[in-house]
Amino acid sequence: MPNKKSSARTNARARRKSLRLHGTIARDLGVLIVSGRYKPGDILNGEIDASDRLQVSRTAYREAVRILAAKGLVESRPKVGTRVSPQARWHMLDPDVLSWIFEFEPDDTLLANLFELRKIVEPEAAALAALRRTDEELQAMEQALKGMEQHSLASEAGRLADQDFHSAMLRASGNAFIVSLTSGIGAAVSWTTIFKQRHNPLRRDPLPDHIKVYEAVKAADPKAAHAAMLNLVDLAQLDTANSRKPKAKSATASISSARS
Amino acid sequence: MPNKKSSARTNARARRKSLRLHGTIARDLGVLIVSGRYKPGDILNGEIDASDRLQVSRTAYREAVRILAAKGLVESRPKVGTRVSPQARWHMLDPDVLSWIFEFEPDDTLLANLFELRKIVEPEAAALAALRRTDEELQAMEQALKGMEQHSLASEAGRLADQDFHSAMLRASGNAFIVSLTSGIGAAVSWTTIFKQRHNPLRRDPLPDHIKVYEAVKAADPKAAHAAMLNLVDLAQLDTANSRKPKAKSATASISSARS
DNA sequence: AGTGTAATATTGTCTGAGTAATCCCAACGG
DNA sequence: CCGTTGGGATTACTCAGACAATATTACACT
Repeated sequence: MPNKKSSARTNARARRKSLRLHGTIARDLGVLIVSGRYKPGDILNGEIDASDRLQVSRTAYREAVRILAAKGLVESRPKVGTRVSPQARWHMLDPDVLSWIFEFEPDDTLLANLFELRKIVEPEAAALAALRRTDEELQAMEQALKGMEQHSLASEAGRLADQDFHSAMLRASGNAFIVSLTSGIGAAVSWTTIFKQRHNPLRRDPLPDHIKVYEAVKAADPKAAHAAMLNLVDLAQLDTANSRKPKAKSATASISSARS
Repeated sequence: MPNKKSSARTNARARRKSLRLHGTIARDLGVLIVSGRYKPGDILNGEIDASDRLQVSRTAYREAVRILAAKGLVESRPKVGTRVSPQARWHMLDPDVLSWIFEFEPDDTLLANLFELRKIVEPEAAALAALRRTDEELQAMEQALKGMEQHSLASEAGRLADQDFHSAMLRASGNAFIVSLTSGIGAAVSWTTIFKQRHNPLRRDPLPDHIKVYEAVKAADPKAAHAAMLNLVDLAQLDTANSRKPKAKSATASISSARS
């Protein structure tokens, strides 16, 4: 009977905030893919099969697949099915994909790659922000700093404020493409902070680093902003690496890529 | 009768390679959004209304909207409708979004922003590639260079080879996140090349610049690779700017952002 | 005036049927 | 012997119509 099914499904769905059914399916499948449970080249079950197994309609399943396809994770064609795309086609910087990656267990190599990209982009963005920031954006950064001052990074509010700071800074760069990296970088900032707190609560106060960036941007000093931001990301990476040290393995792996 | 409708639709769809119906709808709507015909905050017509107007089923229209939502262009909620998201949430580096941007008329400012990001990322990627490239990746770059030698950039094959070169270089960086920028950068490379050719056919041979990058990567010289790639992108930007010069306006606009 | 509650509009989900695209292979012709 | 072309089967794709969930809005009640 649909009654029991319906209520059970509703409950299971409620754990995530306001994702619809197709959203949760997309997330579940997405996690299975980025975590390696489904490998590139694998073919997912047919629509009728899969939707039966998940106890949902084909409509919902198809919309989920459409989402995954839009993010480059899968590709579906008649007669052949829906196949997982090679990792090179994945939109790794898509906020959802990134959150799915962090949902399971972030690979050490992948984490290093992410910090590598942040160290490339964010300092340059800070330098641009120093040249182009408006008063409004400057205020937003200041506001975010106040939030970080009030709430610890262990709290949700604190992480939100941290994200806001980076978000405002990227926005101040005045480059639409850099701005579009905001949500991705924000997710990364948030998750890595959680990792840090998990094993190594609050060892170093990150506020001074952030203030230095803000001061440099306010002073319209691109070089100082670049240096301060690079330093900030560097320290964040160090903290993250330290909190994950227990499983220290061979150092050679840290440079090779994540490909199979 | 469905007969006439069906054939007409099939023909109209055939101009794009293998996009399904929902894909073409997503593209059409996407172009309308990124081109500014629909502005952030606007609410799209209801599903029944829109699907009626487009002569397609609600299913197809809904899947199209799901695609757009997955790319951050829209957000839909019951009782309120599907509303265009603020530009800051758009996934500007998504290959599809980027191609939709170029499909209409690329904004001068946006073009400048894109080259700005390329000048930040690609040189660093080249430096990383110089440190990490494998023989296989080196061969791929060489292969691409051969392709560029044989076919002019005015031809499809030439542009493909150009894309392959950048693609192989980014892949050689060994950073999964940088790799994921490949398709976006590839689209940008291709479109800007077309713009160049349109007004200013084949003024400068880009091959030597590419060879310099290749040589530096092959020699495992990160600094040289960085410099060579920066030079390459810089010259590409100059060429593009020159071919669009006729409408030269005030220089101050080149720094301000694209926001409304 | 504030608060809870019901009406309502819109997206969300389901079902079941039929269509169209693609791969595989076999038959054919070079 | 190899390449090409046609049929057949499988799968995603599209359609139509109904019902459910949800969030906004308005209204009644305290």
